Amino acid sequence: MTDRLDGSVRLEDVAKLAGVSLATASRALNGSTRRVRDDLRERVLDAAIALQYTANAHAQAVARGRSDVVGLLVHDIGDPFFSSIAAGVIQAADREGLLVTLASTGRDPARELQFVRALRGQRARAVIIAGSRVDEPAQMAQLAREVASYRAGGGRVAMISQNRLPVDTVMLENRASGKALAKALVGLGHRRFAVLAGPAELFTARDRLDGFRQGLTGAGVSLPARHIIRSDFTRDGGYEALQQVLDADLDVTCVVAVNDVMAVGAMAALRARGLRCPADLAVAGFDDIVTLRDVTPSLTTVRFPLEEMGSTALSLVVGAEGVRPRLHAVEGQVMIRESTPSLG
Amino acid sequence: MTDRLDGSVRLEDVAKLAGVSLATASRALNGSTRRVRDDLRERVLDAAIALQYTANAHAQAVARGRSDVVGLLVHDIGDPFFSSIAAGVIQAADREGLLVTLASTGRDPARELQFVRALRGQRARAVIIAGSRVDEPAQMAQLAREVASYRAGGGRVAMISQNRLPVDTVMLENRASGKALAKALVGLGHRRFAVLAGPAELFTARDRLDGFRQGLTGAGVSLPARHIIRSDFTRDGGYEALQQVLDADLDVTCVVAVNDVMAVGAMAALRARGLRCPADLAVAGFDDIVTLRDVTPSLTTVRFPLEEMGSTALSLVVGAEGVRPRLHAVEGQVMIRESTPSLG
DNA sequence: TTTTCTCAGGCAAGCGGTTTCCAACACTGT
DNA sequence: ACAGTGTTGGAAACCGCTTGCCTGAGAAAA
Repeated sequence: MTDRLDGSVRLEDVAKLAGVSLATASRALNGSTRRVRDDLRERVLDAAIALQYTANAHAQAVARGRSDVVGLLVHDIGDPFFSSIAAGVIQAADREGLLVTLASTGRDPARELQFVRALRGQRARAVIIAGSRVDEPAQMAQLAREVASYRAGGGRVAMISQNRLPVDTVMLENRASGKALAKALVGLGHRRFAVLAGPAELFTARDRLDGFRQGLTGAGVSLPARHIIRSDFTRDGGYEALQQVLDADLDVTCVVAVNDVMAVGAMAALRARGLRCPADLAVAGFDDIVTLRDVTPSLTTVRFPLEEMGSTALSLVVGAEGVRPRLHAVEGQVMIRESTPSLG
Repeated sequence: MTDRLDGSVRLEDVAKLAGVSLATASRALNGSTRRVRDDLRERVLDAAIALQYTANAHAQAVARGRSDVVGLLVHDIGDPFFSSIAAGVIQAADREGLLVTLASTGRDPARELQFVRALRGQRARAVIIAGSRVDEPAQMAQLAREVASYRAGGGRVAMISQNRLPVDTVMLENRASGKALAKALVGLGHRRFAVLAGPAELFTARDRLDGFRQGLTGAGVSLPARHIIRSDFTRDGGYEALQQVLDADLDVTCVVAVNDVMAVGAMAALRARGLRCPADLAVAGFDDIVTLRDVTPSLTTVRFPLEEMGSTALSLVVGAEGVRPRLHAVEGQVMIRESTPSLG
């Protein structure tokens, strides 16, 4: 029972109840360096329990000069791609005794900036920025500046996606995986493709397309410019893009979308037109979203270990800082499934 | 350029550069009550910008006695059910200028406890606990205690799921929606059902089953005990449960799972046995998970406005506290789709 | 002109912890 | 018996910010 208005118990209350000084109470509850005589320690611990004491993390943070939270920035936490990554980050953070504060930026670079600033204010131990960068130098420069001053204050940062900033990054091998997918599909006998390529500015989308195209070229297959359809990086984007493919009456056997949700949108569009996948058109995607593993036909895709990428990012960002930014490349694994049958 | 080791800029630095006192600098940057002469204010603001100053949120929190973070506890952020809710919470929090720290408890009540404790330590403005409670009085009592002392410290709390604690809650009308689903399915001509009922202890699962059964009873249809299959509340749980239905050779026309991911698992199991949905067996679920809206056949389900529930929870928890806990019931909307055709 | 207000700046006392530094004490070794 | 050493408790400085209170200056009132 405390008499403060606020109602929360302070260390002083604990110390008083235990009949020791603040210093001793603090050391008994947290301080690792100094030892406290056993009987005193016990008295303090008992008092803490009796009062349901929990240290004020803010006070600790200001006194210690560091806090136990890390920030995670994602484009959209509702997107399974990001929620999987978040799951990995949170799990790893949990093991380290860190709390994760999550921001969903809605792909708005201004909000992104604003959040790393807020996290700087929180003196967050680290921030992890997940999600593809956009090819707009001005925005990247701003982010770079904000990140720089965050790091100047002692914060660590890691990115998940492209390696566009001089910080530790978990980099998706989008290009290589696009290439691998191309080879695999060509191996199945496909020769005429369309690509639902997403937004041109989004590096992830672009790299996947480039890699895919490169893979085709390597196999002696060409991809006409008009077979590259731009749209949103979303389910609806995939839906619309596939409609365009159909409307343009492109002569293709396989459509590859630059992510799974787009691929699923494309399959939906196909059905809406009374066509079937894969009988009428093969479809492939990227990411291997867990929730989408049971769509029918099962979707050929490139698997990325999303959760693992999240926990890797976190581990990059705790522990010793490297002299130079570390690069953790993760490659995709082509998963051939029913949506792209062999044309043999 | 500061000479502190830490490297982060303090208000004092700003004040010095602007040639004013700490008090004035503080007021110019935040203090709303008191006014600062325009020229001084401007000097301070300029100095802050020049130094890239960001207030130390922890110091502010301890000085002000409150912080700008709210905690969100979910069972599993990788689960689309929870990531949708999280999206809603985050969006609403953002509008209020609040940061969200997210914990994923893995359905472990001990971890849940530990997190609300941690959030108490963070002096989080509020905590939102999402996800079904489990019928274990001892655990509920512990949580109730922890929540109580959190609230004693001035924290607000809301729950999303059942109304088992005397706090503001966004309550899913699971029972009513189960009933509604039953009526709808009976209306389609179905009479012989099995239910993939999830874990018996989970209130959400239990309520949905109870409601469904009640709906059947009301329609004069019975549900034999052996038609109720227990399993995990997950995709794999649905998969296994459906195998049991098949193995037991239950004579049913429709299987309803207590959530969408289970339903999808069930559909997968069906396919694995060479059976088709809905031709051989109709399937229905609950939640209307966005990512699953494109499965084939499209899944009959009960829609809950998950994002909206998240933002509602947040709004309950900011703003004025009610005298008594407010209850915000949200009802599900039955969505009949291809997976449950009419037997007419 | 003097007196009374009002306004805004600055000093300093917090907020709730941690940690440095000092002193007290108990042992050791001679 | 005494200096030397190691341990442990407590007083107080400090972390970075907010805010109550005092003060001086100028405006308004007399």
